[in-house]
Amino acid sequence: MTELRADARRNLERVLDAATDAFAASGPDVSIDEIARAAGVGHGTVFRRFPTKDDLMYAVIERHVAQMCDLAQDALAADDPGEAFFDFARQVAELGMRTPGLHRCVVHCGGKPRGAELDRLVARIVSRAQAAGAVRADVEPVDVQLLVRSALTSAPAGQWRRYLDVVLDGLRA
Amino acid sequence: MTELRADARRNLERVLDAATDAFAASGPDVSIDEIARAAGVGHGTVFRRFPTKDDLMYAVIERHVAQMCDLAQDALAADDPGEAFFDFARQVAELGMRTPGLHRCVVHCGGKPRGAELDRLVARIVSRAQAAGAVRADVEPVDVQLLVRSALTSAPAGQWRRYLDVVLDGLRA
DNA sequence: CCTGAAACGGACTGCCGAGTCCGGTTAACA
DNA sequence: TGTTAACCGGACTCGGCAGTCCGTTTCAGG
Repeated sequence: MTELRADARRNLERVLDAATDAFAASGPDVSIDEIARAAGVGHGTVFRRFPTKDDLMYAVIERHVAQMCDLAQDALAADDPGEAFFDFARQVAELGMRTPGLHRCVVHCGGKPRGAELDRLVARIVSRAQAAGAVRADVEPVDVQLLVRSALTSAPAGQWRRYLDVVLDGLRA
Repeated sequence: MTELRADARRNLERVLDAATDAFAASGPDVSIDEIARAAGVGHGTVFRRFPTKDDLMYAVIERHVAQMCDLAQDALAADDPGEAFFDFARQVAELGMRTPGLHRCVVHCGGKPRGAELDRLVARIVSRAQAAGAVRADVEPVDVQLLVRSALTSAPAGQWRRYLDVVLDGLRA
């Protein structure tokens, strides 16, 4: 069952890649047909792997969150807690700006996959930075992602770095 | 032409009110049927006044922007420029939090009505506050609405005031 | 090769929402 | 109160999308 036929595995890969691009570019409203076309398969093939459009979206988000978890792990392994925090924030921002539609996808399927794991990691990064006196004490971990993300989604094209600076300044101790 | 029959004017009013509530609550995805039902009219009546769903959305936004323009006028008439700016920001925030779906509507119909007028007013409020040394000099007027709005749309239920505080702190000189 | 199980893809269904149309209704005014 | 033009609302069309089904193709093992 875990053993997928070679062509099946290949198509699954293509579908996930195409879906990631599509959702990242246009949010939750892209049609399955569009994704299937981009992947070079029939849309029946998509539905065999992911019985529901939401299932597909969920899988895409899971991948994305996994990337952020990796970044978080790196941040926890870094020496300077303050620097690690602000670097992490900027990296998440970069990642987010390359995938403007995914935020709405996350909102769409309320309980985001692996969200708890990511939250735990971010909590540790924030706590560490606060303990080191680099971040104001009245900010809670979950706020950071949201504040950063929100600054980015609102910024006019090409100016998000300035927005991010403002928000990060607001977070400094 | 400006003279509408009494029942027509009454229904137009109802439609606009219902549409405002609906768009504010659920964003651009509410159906015309839903709005018409809430207004107590047939959806044919809605389409007679607003040939397109976007036309209706546009009208709703125009109303909303007009309210914000009024707030902006008040802020310009106030004595302390810094205080006026931060009060204005909080008032806009309050207004925005009562209409969580309207932001997406504005995004949906790109060129927002009366946007230029509002922008001009906000620009004067910000400049005045900057001249008074209450707001950092490297922030541009348009940033303020977006930053404030974005902090609000991302906040977990009931916590948006804390978010707003963080952002406003980031704007202080 | 040969064979069968697994996978493919496109035709098909059902649903829902935007926009149209017209027969019936009602406000306005003499 | 009678006439008429404006207005009403719901039945209708049309298009698009999620999800299903099945005849056909392709992989993999003997």
